[in-house]
Amino acid sequence: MTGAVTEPLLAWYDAGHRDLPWRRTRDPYRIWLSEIMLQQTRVEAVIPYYERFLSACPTVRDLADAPEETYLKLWEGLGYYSRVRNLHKAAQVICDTYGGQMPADHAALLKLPGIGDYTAGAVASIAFDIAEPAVDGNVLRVVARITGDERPIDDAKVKKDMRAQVAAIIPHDRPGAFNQAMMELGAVVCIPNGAPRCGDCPLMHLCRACHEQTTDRIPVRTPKKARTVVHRTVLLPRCGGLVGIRKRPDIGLLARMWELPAYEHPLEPSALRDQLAADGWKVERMLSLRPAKHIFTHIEWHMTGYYVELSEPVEDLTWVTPSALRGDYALPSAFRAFLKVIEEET
DNA sequence: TAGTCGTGGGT
DNA sequence: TACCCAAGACT
Repeated sequence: MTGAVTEPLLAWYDAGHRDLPWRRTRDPYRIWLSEIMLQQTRVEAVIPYYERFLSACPTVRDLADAPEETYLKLWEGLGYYSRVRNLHKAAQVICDTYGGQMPADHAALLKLPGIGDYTAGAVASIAFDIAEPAVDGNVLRVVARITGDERPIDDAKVKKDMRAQVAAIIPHDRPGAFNQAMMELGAVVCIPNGAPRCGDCPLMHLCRACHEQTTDRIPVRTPKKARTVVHRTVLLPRCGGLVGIRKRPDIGLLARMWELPAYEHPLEPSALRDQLAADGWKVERMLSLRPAKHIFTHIEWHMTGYYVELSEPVEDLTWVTPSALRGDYALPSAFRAFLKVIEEET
């Protein structure tokens, strides 16, 4: 990377960029929250969550004091739920250790749960004008293309090297604007999958991939492993107008989220009846629901659903009204297809 | 270091 | 349909 990128990049950014909610504040808490939400998540998906979260928890202390069910519900549907659990832990550390103020220090930020290399640099530079790089997927793509680097950008050594290249040229008078400009360029001009808009790029004149017409194969990524398919039998238990749900385990996939009860294997209706009877369920009637699929990063759930009407509730489930389920229980999107049945009732 | 951890929109 | 992958962190 050459320092020649800085001036045209900042001029381009200053001439116009997206008006995003977290760009209208200097509150370190708000900037931090936005960065956590934006991890592996699109801007359009984040905006409504960001606004709602801040309405409920306007300060670090509000977040530190919030109960788990509150912040999980605020994150419902956004995914990667460990982010909000770490956010909450970090808020408590900030209140206990830093008097409720985010530390204006890169190393201190890096120690907080959920804050890694990228987020520490982003918060330090954007909220506190500290000259640290914030190297996300956008920046890796921009650097790889400008320098014509064909090494895989998901390799830790390559990331470290590119971070060092950015660190060497980051302007100490405007580090936050520089980092955001790099990401903005990656998001709206130097885009992945298809055609980058090189004609609109302020760095075209010094971009090696553009010059050599290799933007279609840079950046390089290592191939990903195929997903594991899990066939699940998901139940929609009903009893006297209530729905039976349960809490997932403390660790692993969708940890501590609510879910519809399920078996981790496929079951035909007759086998399911036997299984439910063995589990002590008094089944009044049973209806097959349309199969549904949910794709996670490394797992696919292929789900067969059953509506199960019980004559008396089973004790190991939590029985709630449909409206309480909607309003008070954090249920992942994976179950949405089966919940539509309840919505259609009312 | 490679696997784990969600979701949705685009192609 | 299948695949890509987005302002990553943690183990």
